[in-house]
Amino acid sequence: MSKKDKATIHDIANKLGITASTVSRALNNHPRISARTKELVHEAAKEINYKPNSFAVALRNGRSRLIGIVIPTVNRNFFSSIVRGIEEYANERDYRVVITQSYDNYEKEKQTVNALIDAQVDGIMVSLGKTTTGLTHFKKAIDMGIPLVFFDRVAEELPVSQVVIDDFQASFLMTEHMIRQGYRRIAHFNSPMKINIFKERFRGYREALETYGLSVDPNLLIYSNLQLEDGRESVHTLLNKGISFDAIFSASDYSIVGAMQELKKNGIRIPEDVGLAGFGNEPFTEFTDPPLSTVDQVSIPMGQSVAKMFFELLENEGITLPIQKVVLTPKVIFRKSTQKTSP
Amino acid sequence: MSKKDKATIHDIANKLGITASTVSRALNNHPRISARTKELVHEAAKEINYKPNSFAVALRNGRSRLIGIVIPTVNRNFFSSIVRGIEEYANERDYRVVITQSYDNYEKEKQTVNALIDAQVDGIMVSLGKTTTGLTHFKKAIDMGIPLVFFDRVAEELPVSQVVIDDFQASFLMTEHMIRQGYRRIAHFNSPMKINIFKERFRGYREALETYGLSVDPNLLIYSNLQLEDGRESVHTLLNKGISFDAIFSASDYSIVGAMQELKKNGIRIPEDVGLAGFGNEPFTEFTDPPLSTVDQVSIPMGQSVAKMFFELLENEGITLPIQKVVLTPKVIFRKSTQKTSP
DNA sequence: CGATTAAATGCAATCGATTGCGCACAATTC
DNA sequence: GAATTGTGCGCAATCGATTGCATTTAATCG
Repeated sequence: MSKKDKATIHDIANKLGITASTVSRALNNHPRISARTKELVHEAAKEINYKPNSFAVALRNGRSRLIGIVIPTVNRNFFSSIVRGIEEYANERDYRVVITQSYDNYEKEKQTVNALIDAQVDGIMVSLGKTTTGLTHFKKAIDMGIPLVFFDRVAEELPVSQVVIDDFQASFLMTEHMIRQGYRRIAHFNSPMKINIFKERFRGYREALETYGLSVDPNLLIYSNLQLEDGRESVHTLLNKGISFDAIFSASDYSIVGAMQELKKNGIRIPEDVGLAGFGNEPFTEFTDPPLSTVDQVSIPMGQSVAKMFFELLENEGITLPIQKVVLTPKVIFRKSTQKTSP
Repeated sequence: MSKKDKATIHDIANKLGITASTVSRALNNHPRISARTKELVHEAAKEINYKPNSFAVALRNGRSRLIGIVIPTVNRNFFSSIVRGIEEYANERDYRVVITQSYDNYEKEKQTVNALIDAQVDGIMVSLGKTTTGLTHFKKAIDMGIPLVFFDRVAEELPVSQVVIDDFQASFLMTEHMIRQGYRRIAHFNSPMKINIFKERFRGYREALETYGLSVDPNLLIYSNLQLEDGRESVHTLLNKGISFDAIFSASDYSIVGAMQELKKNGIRIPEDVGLAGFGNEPFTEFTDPPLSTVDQVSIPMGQSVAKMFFELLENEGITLPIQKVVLTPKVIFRKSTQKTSP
């Protein structure tokens, strides 16, 4: 059984003394083919281990049964969970999934979207990169009629359905929790990027403060790329400038871990001297000492929701469905890093 | 520009008043086509934004320019780094990469390999799942002449080239380091699975002990699935049974973090009372308190090496190349968790 | 200058599956 | 029993690109 002698419908046809047309129709359960013939064809197909040539099918039908996913990186619990959910949903429907990573790089994202279009995927599901500014690569897909869905990091400007979590609410609740724990000067780490998630997280922080009669102190707002190293530096800056603070709420788990390291290095106790909270519920937030309060982005439900929305689009191609926006409720997780008052 | 009106070589042909054959040959730089015609064709192609239909090409040529990767999960720094390396290498050569995950599940691995074969990938690169026992799915690929390469978690029995790290050496050096730090009763967490990496890691541990006149105490060997929870339980078991130990070397970073949590809960100090070392250099090993000693599996060089080996196979299809085995040297990283003697 | 050879391109089949149209033959109707 | 309707299947074109085998035209030779 070498690569060459893959079984085709012609082999089945020869074996049974009928035509390839009939075999094709039998396999596709065409009503005009007799039950007897269908039976014979299916038997023969099993026997010689027939598998349709996906390229021939794709070429003929103009549909590839391939869907593309574009995410910043797979190496993030949140994204890999979502991908898993989508894959399961897709595989059940006999679609294959191509995962591509933008690495939060605008150029790479453009390339990768174009590559997917060239590869003639039947649809694309996207979570935007942090540095994405233009959207022409997505407009192109829309113009070509390729079904498109955004999740988590979305472009509000485009007429595209999306699934997000309520970042505002999560952020509000976490900030409120810290205030109730007695923290008063809560610093906030965020990204300078104008993506929805970061804007919303900031908004939640601000509204919580205002609700409790506190105000946003610009000195306590630090913008960075939110990586581990950035967290360290941000704390360093705060300490250096002598800006007093008794808590930090970061829009990312990574930078809050960096912050934790830097604080410990300076002999500052957590949560007694400074409370810490992150965002994302990365697995390692449970491993730190003390464990970190954070926000779980409900990746599993999000994966299911995105997949469902996407396949609705796919199955109703041509028909213009109304733009949907699904907002999921995240889970705010309070751990020891924000327990100023002992329970 | 809808999905339908994608440019084809016929469009170019019409535009120039020549045949599709000529266009095809011009694009493929056939020697019998005049320089002038080639130029015209390339211009026209650019102008109408021609992109070859990959399905038509694949159907005609019998080669898909698709390669499959099978790994346990993308959500592991090690694997995602390797994938990234492979992708870069492949994309430069105009190949696309399909990532599939076995989730360490034998059944899923078989399915996924068969799906790749059915999808007519031009080759497959594999890191085995933990629970993989049979190898028929790979034999099938070999029989069909599909280029195959293993990395990290490999099947020694198959006549297939592979890239691994020297797990034995890394394990030996880490154990030796712990002994030199003064630890004497070093427990070892490992997997009951018979994959190369686990066998080698145990061998390194054992030989190091023996080299230093110590012997392996069966009470100190604990087998599990090596997840976080397993690490907790394993420590619990040791403490419960009253087995004395002053260090743990685990074949996985995850279980050693679990161990750390359980030890701390019992007021046991690290590294003073018990030294800890893991394996894998997951990013979070740097975040724990104290940071964990571990082994870096040099994922970047491994990705490059695998890709290189693989494309050699691919480019010499038909020709039987000798089976290669590349062994890379891992980096042993000593952090605070094993620093019994203060520096 | 007619004949030979080389250069440039066209024709038509092919890869494997799908599908509109048409042709037999059987079943049904009046 | 002739006419109508159905049933089951085959013919041939098609999707887009490639390629062996002509064929045409230009260049070279004796």
